Amino acid sequence: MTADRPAEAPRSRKPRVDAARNQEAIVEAAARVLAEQGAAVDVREIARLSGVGMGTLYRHFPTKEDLVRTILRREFLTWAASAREAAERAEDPWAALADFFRQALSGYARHRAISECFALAWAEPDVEGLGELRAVIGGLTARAHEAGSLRPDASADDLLLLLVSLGHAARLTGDSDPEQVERLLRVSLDGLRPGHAER
Amino acid sequence: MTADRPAEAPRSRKPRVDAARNQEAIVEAAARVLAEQGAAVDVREIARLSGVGMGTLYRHFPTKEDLVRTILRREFLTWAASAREAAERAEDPWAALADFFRQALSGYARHRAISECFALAWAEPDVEGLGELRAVIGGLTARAHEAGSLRPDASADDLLLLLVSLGHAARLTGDSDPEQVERLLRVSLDGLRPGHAER
Amino acid sequence: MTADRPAEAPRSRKPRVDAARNQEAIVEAAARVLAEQGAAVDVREIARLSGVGMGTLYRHFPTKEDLVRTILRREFLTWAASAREAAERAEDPWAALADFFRQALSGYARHRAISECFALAWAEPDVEGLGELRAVIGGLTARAHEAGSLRPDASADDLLLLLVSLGHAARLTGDSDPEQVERLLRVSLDGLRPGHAER
Amino acid sequence: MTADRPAEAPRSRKPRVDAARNQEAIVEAAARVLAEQGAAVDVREIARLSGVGMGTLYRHFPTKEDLVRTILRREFLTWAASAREAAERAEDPWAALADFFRQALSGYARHRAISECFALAWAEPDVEGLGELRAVIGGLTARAHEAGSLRPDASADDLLLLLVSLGHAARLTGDSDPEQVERLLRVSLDGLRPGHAER
DNA sequence: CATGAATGAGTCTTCATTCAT
DNA sequence: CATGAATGAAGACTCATTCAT
Repeated sequence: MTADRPAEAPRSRKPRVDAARNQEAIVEAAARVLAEQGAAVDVREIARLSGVGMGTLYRHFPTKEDLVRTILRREFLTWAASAREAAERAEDPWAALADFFRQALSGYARHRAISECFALAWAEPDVEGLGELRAVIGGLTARAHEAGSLRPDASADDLLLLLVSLGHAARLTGDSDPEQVERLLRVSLDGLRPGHAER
Repeated sequence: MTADRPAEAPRSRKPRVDAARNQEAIVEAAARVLAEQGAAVDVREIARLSGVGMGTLYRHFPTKEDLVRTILRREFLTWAASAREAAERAEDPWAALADFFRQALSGYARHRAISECFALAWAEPDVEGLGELRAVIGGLTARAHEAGSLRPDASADDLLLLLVSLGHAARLTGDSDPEQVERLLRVSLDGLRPGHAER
Repeated sequence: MTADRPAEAPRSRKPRVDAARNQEAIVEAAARVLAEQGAAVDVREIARLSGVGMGTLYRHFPTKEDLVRTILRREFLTWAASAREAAERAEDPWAALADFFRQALSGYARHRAISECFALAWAEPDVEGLGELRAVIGGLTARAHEAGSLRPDASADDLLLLLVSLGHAARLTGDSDPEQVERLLRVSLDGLRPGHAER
Repeated sequence: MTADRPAEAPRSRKPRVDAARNQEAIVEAAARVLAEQGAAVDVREIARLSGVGMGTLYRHFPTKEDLVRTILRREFLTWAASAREAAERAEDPWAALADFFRQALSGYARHRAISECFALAWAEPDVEGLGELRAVIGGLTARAHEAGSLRPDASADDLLLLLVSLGHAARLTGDSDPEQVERLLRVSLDGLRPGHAER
């Protein structure tokens, strides 16, 4: 239908090895669409953008929900991993925390889906992937507490909620004013330092 | 909004009253439903709860979107007003700001619709009602800046975004842990104090 | 869409009183279609034949299954009633039984749906309507046994199964050879007389 | 199920054997599935149970209908043959007829497909296989008539219809009450004896 | 002017059949 | 010649909006 015979390398068309390629195309398209439009999109739109028929889509993901969950998990994991890596590059516990937030928020801004994922995750906290994020934040929090650079009354769960909270702001503002979210983050980070009245 | 037949004699008064009663019923029901279920509700549900027929509902609001916008605006205004009043009860500029946030967040938690309203409002900043909130926050910010109790690099827009941000957290956690949002708010407020590195 | 302004009498168009008319139209159309094509028909077909939109159909019957069950029950009851009446017109117990069968079979022939109904009913014996039929057959059987005109080893359940059995034949042959089913019925009725070896 | 590469020489024999093996597997699986679930099954199910791919299945049977018809014919023939054999074991014409029925019904009960086959066959009487059954029944009927053990007004076609009729009952009751169908059969056989009023 | 039944395009999902490897 | 992934036309059901009474 769109030719592209096995010429150079990647783009051939349908079968066998390319089932994988199709799946990837679906995932890619779905990720993009979900990021932009949220989970309410028409499945057809995803099929169209993937360049596959409905049947193919449903072969790979037996349900719209399956598709959405898969994408969300993937996006979530990628995002969480990149934030974790940012944290790992820093020596100082406090810098690690800050870099983690900065990286996470920059990813958050681009994903309507991640946001929705959290909205679900909060109601249903066993969503895959959330666990790891918690672990990462838990580690960062513990290190920062040990180093005395984080106010004692701030728990890992608080930081997770703060992340979601600022993430929402990041997504709302989008690319219009990246500085603004950065300012908000600085305020929060300053507020997380020890030495404030702890009531 | 519709008729307005202030004529001389026969059928002028009662219809008006009835129409007003109906409109009120619709608005009330819609507000409740939108708060609980968001803008995705079936219009029928609103009609049912209002006790009016679809036709009546559509006479008052020619479109679902009209209805939703109207409700959101109303809810928004009520909410903003209550936050403003909370602010006005305080003498101290900083206390006014804190009370404003506290009140606003407590309202936010209960309104799925307000959240969605902001999501729209951000893309389309001329939504009625947002202006007044901006004015209130602007006033609070100015006073606090004058009093020297707010860090100089925090603008009114920043505080608005912070509000939305924390509001999201408030709605996510719902009634499950009110303390957590309060902690987050304290962190932010501490971070908003002057004396932090301002880069 | 099909005109027919409120001229002579019945056919007006949609609302209020005519909700009933629509429901009737749906039921009528569905009965016809189910009789001819069985429960596998496209709902759209029924809507089309009824002259109503999908929404109307689904307003009256929230599910295809609801529609089918309703029709089946209605058809079943009508059919069973006409058979019962046929039985009641006869004085002699045996003649009553025979007339009952004759009438029932003639109805059976025209209803693919009744057949499917029985197929379901056998798996799920609490289907509404079956009960009454059982009662009728039970009564006929008892009277015939008392009168000594029915072989003692034939139970009411046996007669019910025989009815379904011959009914299937009646439907298969359709209008092509009504005599053949009549012959089969005579054979069975003869076989039901007392005086055969009862093992 | 695949492999089986017994020879050395060219590649002429093996493909044939493989193809035959595949066809057999398909037929076997299809027969089982059709018996259990009727003709509404998903073709994939059959392919899966056969252990062959869709392509292979469609190579052997270019259409689902082809497959179904083939299976039905095969099942039909097997079933008819076993009934015929049962008939042949009996000396007495009447006993032959009775045994034929008994055997046929026991097979019928297990085959949802046979029933559907008859439903088709009746509309389209040239279905292959039906002919032979007719012949068998014709023979049995003729012998029984000659022996004077069958009522004169019962034709071979009548017995065929009776068979289908009781078969339906047999399938409906399934294994739940084998005695009931046996009672029904006895009634019919008694009714088929000569000496009843023949109108 | 209120009512709520009617409309029908749009949504998710299935399945017989084809076709690239 | 086998494989099983791809296709896409239906099918059941929903819901914002209109309209006859």
